This record gives sequence, C-alpha cells and structure tokens, in this order.
Amino acid sequence: MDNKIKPIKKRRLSEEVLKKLQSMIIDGTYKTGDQLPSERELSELFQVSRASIREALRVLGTLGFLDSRVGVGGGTFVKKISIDALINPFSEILGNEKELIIEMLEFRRILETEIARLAALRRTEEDIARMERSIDLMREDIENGGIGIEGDTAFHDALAAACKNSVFEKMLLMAKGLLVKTRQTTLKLKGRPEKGLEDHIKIFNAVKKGNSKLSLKLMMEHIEKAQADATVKNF
Amino acid sequence: MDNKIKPIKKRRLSEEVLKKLQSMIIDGTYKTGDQLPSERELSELFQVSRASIREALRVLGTLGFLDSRVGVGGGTFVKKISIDALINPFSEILGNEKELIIEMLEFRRILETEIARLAALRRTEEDIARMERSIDLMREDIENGGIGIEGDTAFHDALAAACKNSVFEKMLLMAKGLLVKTRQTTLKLKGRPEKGLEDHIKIFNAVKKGNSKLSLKLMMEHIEKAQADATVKNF
DNA sequence: GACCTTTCAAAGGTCTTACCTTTATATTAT
DNA sequence: ATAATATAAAGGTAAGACCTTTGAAAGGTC
Repeated sequence: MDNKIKPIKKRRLSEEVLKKLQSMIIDGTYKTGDQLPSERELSELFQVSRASIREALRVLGTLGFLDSRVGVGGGTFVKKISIDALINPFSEILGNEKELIIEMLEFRRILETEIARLAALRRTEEDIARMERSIDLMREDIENGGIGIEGDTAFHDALAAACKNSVFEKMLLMAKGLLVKTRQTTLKLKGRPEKGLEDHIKIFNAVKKGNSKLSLKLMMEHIEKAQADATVKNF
Repeated sequence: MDNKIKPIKKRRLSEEVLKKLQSMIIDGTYKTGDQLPSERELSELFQVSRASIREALRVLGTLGFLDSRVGVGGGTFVKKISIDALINPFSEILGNEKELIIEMLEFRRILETEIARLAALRRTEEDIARMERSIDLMREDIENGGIGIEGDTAFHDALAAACKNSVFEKMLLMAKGLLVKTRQTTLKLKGRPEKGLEDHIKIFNAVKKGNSKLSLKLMMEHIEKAQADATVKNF
C-alpha cells in the first residue's frame, strides 16, 4: 500500500486561532496588559469568522489569560498571569473517581505537611492570630454539638496563608475542593472532632514556636489519622 | 444614599450556559459517556443563540470535559474525567513571573522528594530498567560533551512513573513545563552534569533497594544542590 | 441471500449580517 | 463652567444559511 497511516487531525478553526494566540502570548508578542486587536480585526487578520475568533477568546478568557471589557476604551487585554491560571477553574467537577481520590489524599498529605513546615518558619503575628481564631471557632462549634468543620477548614487555610507560597496555597485549595465530600465523611466519625481539635492545638503551638520539624511531624500524624478511616471504607 | 453597592455582575450568556452545564455534569444529570442534546436543541432549551451555546461547549471541550464528533452517531459527549482535566492545558504560558518561579521550585522540591520516596516503595522491575536506561543515556551524552538534559529528564520521569500516583506524575509534568527554562540554565553551569549523574546513580540505587528514607534524603539533596545556584542569580 | 453502491439526514463546523449594549469622550446647550 | 446629549468603537447576541462528515438505510447487482 502506498497509503501511510493518517494522523490527519483536523483542527477546528477556533483551535487554530487559540493555538496561535497562545503562542503569541508565550513568545511575548502580546504581553501582560497589552490590548489585542478587536474581534472584528482579528477576524480580518486570521481570515476566519468572528464566531471562531470569539470561541478562541472565550476559552483563553475562561482560562484566565484574557479579559474583555465593552464600551469605549474596552477591548480584549492580556491579564497578568497568576497561579490560578494553572489550575483548572472547574476542578470541582471531579466527583467520585475512586482511584483519583486515593491519589489525591496522598497528594494532600504531602502538601499539608510541607505547608505546616513552612508555616512554622514564616508565620507572622497576623497568621498566628488567624489560627487562634480558627481554633476558637472549632472549639465553640464542637461544644455546641457541631463537627467543627468550618473551624477545621479555617485552620488549614490559615496555615496555607502562613506558608507564604501561593502555589501551595492554590494547590491546597484545589485538593480541598476535590475532596470536600471525603472530608465531611471523615469528620462525621464519632470522636474525630475532639481529637482533631487537639491536633490543631498541638500543631498551632509548634508553628507558633517556629518549630518546623515538629510542625511537620504533627501534621503528618494528623492527616494520617484522619485518612486512616477514610481511605478504604467510605467510598 | 439609597444606593447599595452594586455587585451587579452581568454574566455573558455563554457563561450562564457554561455554569449550568457544569453543574449538570457535577450533579450527575449527564454522566460520563452520556450524550448532550445537539447544539440546536440546547439553543432551543436555553433560549439563547447557537453561538452562545458553542462558546460554552468549546470551553468545556478544551478543559477536557466534553468531546464532539460530527456525522451520524456524532454529537457532544461527556468524557471520562481524568487528572489532566485539573491542570490547565496551557500551563506553559507561565513564562517569567519571578516570584512564581521561586514558589514553583519550592513546590517541585517537595514533589520530587515524595516521588522518590514512593518510588522506592512501589517500583517494579520495569521501572528499574527504565531508570537504568535513563542513566545510561545521560552518561553517554555527557561523555560526548553534552549536558545530559534528556537523560536527566528521563530519569525524573521514570521515577514519577514508578511512584504509581498519577496526581504526582501530572503535577510534576506541569512543574517541569513551567520550569523548563530554569532547568536548562541550571544544567549549563560548569560541573553540574557530572554531579547530577552521580546523584542520579545514588538515588537509583536507593530506590532499587527499596530504601525509601534514603531515596527521599538523596533526592532532597539533589534538588537543593541544583536549585542553590538557580534561585537567586539566574533570573 | 450476500455484497456493493447510492442516498439521506442529523450533527457539528463555519460564515455573514444585523442589531443590541456599554461606556469614555467629544459636542452642545444652558 | 456645568450639565445634558450625541457619538462611535468594541464586545455581546441572534438568526439563518451553507458546508462537511459519517453511519445507516434503501436499493440494486451478482
């Protein structure tokens, strides 16, 4: 046969445009803050319909690379790239893929322990105050018969803020979103809330003292305990 | 003043559609493999133009949640959700945001050390063979005057595969993409290639023996060495 | 009856055109 | 000088017409 295998991928026009614009942003043709040509001009330049242009712009926009404003002085602009742009804005959509949940838990463990370690090294007075508030919040809720989930979350968020690394912070945010169901399940188990609170207090003291090794160790144990039950049974 | 603050966010119609479809996928209205109504039907259902529908579908498609085929038996289908869908498909776009690079390096350090630890616990014969090949590759390139970047990358990839956690694997992939320039810079420094190779061999032996603690420790040192120069000077 | 060819229609892909909405600025009137 | 008004550019939306792809049904041939 003369025919070779056909890897002929027909791309949509909007994808071509997408790729092109992407590479133009990467190579610096359009830099942060720059204005792109208007949709009508792009349509003219790429020789495709405005609809195709818009489909590409919409994707780039949703992904956090572009920003559009109507009116005079409006147009499409290249946004400052942030970590948010790395994480899929629809992460929550993950749902119940079991293997992934196990893997995500593993990921979260290492993420949180490192956050605790860094937090011990970098926390400010403000961070410490925020952690204290979260602990109080959790205590109060538990005393009133709640499971303290709000304070629990607040504590981990406060730690993440204290570690002064936006990548870790965002990663944790993503992981949390994905594992929200898992966490709720875990916390509902009898006795967990009180023990969780104890753990938080210990971690807090270690972080406050700036003892990074201890912070890491305690967080590791905290997560491992919390996950021990969850991993196999609850899904 | 009677006027309250205006949180009036006018959303684009395509965004409304996007949100709605997203929530329908999350809540299980449309499950993996299901076919969505045709664009024309959706247009009718949502009472918006087909263009708006398409803009929403294009975003969901690019994000990896949907898949479209033309022709008879074609249509728009819900894809199986994978980890890939969590990472922005355009991560490479990051570029030279300095603060982010520092933070990403910190992230990569913890990622790679944990990968090394897990790899020591889970590596198969196949993984070991793959690591060996990468080491040979690096050695040969260095002997021929190269910087061994290909083998270097291959080694880290092999480790990632050996850790048997797709989340770590994908995260590393993302981090690598973002830091590609950084890595090249680092490797070009005099003397680095040989030292890097030595490190790899040591790590390899630890992983092969299944010594997870040592693997972690060696990788930690390896990364720290490699990053020590890079962090401040080279950007 | 088995097999090939043709026809067909649904669904995505694309283009065109027209109109709406927003909004800073220039113009005009008071 | 101030306030009301017109303007035009740019994004947002709609409607409709084609094009292309592609599996399956219909029909014909051996």
